[in-house]
Amino acid sequence: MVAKKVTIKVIAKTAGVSPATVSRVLNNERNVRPEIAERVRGIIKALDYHPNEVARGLVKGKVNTLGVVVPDISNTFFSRICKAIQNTVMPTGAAVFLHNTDGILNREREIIKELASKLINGIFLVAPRVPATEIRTLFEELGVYPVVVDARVENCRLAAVWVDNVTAFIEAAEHLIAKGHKRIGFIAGPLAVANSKDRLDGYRIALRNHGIKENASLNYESDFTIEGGYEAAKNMFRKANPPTAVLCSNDLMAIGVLSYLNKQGVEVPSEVSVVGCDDIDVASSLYPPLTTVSQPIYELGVTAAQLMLQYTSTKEVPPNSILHAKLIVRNSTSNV
Amino acid sequence: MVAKKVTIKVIAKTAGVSPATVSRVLNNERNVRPEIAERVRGIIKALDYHPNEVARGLVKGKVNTLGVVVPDISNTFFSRICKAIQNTVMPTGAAVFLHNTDGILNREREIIKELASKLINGIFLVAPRVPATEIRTLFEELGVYPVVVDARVENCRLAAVWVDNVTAFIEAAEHLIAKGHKRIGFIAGPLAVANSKDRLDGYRIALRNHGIKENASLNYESDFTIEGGYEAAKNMFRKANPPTAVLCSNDLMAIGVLSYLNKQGVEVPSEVSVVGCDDIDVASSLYPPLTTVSQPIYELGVTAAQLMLQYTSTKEVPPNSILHAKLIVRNSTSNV
DNA sequence: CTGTTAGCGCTTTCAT
DNA sequence: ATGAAAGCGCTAACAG
Repeated sequence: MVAKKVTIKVIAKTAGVSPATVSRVLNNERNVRPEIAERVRGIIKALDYHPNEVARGLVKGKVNTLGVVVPDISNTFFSRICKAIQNTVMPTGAAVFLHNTDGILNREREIIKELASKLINGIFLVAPRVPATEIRTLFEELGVYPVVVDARVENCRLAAVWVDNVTAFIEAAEHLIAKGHKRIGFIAGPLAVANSKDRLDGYRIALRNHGIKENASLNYESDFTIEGGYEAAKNMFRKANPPTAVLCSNDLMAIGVLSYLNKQGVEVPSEVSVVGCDDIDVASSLYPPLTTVSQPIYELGVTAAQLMLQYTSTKEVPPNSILHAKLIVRNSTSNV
Repeated sequence: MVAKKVTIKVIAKTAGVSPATVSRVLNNERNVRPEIAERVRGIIKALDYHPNEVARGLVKGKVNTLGVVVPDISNTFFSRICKAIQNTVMPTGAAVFLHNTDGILNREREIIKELASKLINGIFLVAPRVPATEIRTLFEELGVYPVVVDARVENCRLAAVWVDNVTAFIEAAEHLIAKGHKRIGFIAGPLAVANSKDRLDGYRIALRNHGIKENASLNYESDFTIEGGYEAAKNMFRKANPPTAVLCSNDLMAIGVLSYLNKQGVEVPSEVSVVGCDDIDVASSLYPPLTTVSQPIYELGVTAAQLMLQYTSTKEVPPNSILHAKLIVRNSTSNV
């Protein structure tokens, strides 16, 4: 297919120097006579030579590549984090492997090992299911740098960036309470995920602080999908004494709730208030525009990328970063 | 960091055989005595040995890796294609590089070359801006297999899968015409993209077939975003003689239109009908649920992956595949 | 400053 | 069926 592979040797020969010298100009080492460097560079360009990254990786024992492991790339939330990571990392010339785990614990482990065998530098673990302590030992063996994204890490020396979801959900619940709501439903994500747990905790703390008794029939554990939210709403509103407001652990589930209520002819927000979380792109364009806990999604990705860059260059675990979410009030909430 | 790197040599030594033999069992060659193979496999497992894929890649001149190049990974449409590709390709053990181009022509070219230097096998070009003929010559030089996804390729021997958008949009426009609409607005995506052009063509053909004169003030070129759709709607409905129906080149723009109309207090569908395209996850949960041209997104990705697998194994350009879109009628359209 | 010499970890002839 | 040896394309000492 290719006419003749142009390698470092070819460049060396046509330039009348040794491969080592070519390698030196390739890597911008200073001890090369400028005129020679110039000549070599010219030939490189003329022959459209691109160094074989794999050979380079073999001798260095590392390839300038990062891995991103996400539960579900087709979820906007994760794909936006990916994009942020990519954009931030691109200037360094690092390529990025992407892997889906579908939230399956073992898949996550396998993928990590597989990536390690490719001599990559670091791995971003977005909303990982593998526990922090295991991540730590696993990556020590592998010689790869891990950065945990969007998952709280405590009592474990690990590079990580996450959002303070507890505080965010206290705020969200209080917004509803301030509007006079007392029967506030909560639709949680999978409680095995720390974020889901934290959001639920925030909601509970707010209730407690305002002397509202928690009602078990108003809590549902769902799965972060539109359908899941729809089903949860169906269950919640079929019962006697339905809530006057619903707080959802993400926007997708809130969309499911909105969809169910629209179908039932229940008006939002006059009859029921709805709050989501994430502030995905469509949130402000829904009917009604959704009040939601805006997650700093892009910032999450950018920060993660910066942590990684710092981590791989200093070889020291960088300090963790805790970002803040912010309630964005739109028209899906009103007084009781 | 690592205790001691376990390489093929270590395995060979502890098994009392040569590296060549270990390599043979690794690659499932038959001429190895079964008992030896067993023993080697045992040691591999015991020492948790994972072959160095980079070294392997260097000698083979190829790494079992594919690249996916998309305009914008944070767009659900593309991220779902990615997921489909990934899932289909995963069983073969191929890893996947992901790259964003932001729809920039030159970025696309650079990325392709960069990926090639990593000795990858093939590249999926999703909705590429680089013209087909250039793709062909570029990849021939590079020795990498290209598969074009979601872009019509004609008059050029290139592996590709795309959707028949012309027919789909004829159907969509006729749906509106059948409901008595005569003033039908059209919000196009960037017309440099073949898909956008095709959708516009479908709309035009339908109008012509039904004797409706095209009205330039009813056509807008936008950018496939919610905001773009919103702005287009604003322009369209500010003028005298606004349309009674709007056909959009994707769902995101349709959401923008819906959002604008809601804000203006214009009822959908009783006052204005709206049609989108893609059938993204939220489409059925909007208010009102969106009538849309459902693109076989997942199938697009799966087919692309299959083409790639076929391409790389046979080394022959596989036949192109043209998928069909289907109009899904929901509640955003009604009679005039 | 520059060239020579060894490998990086693996696969692949070529012998045996 | 198995081992020895060469080499993929590059970088990294080590000389000079």
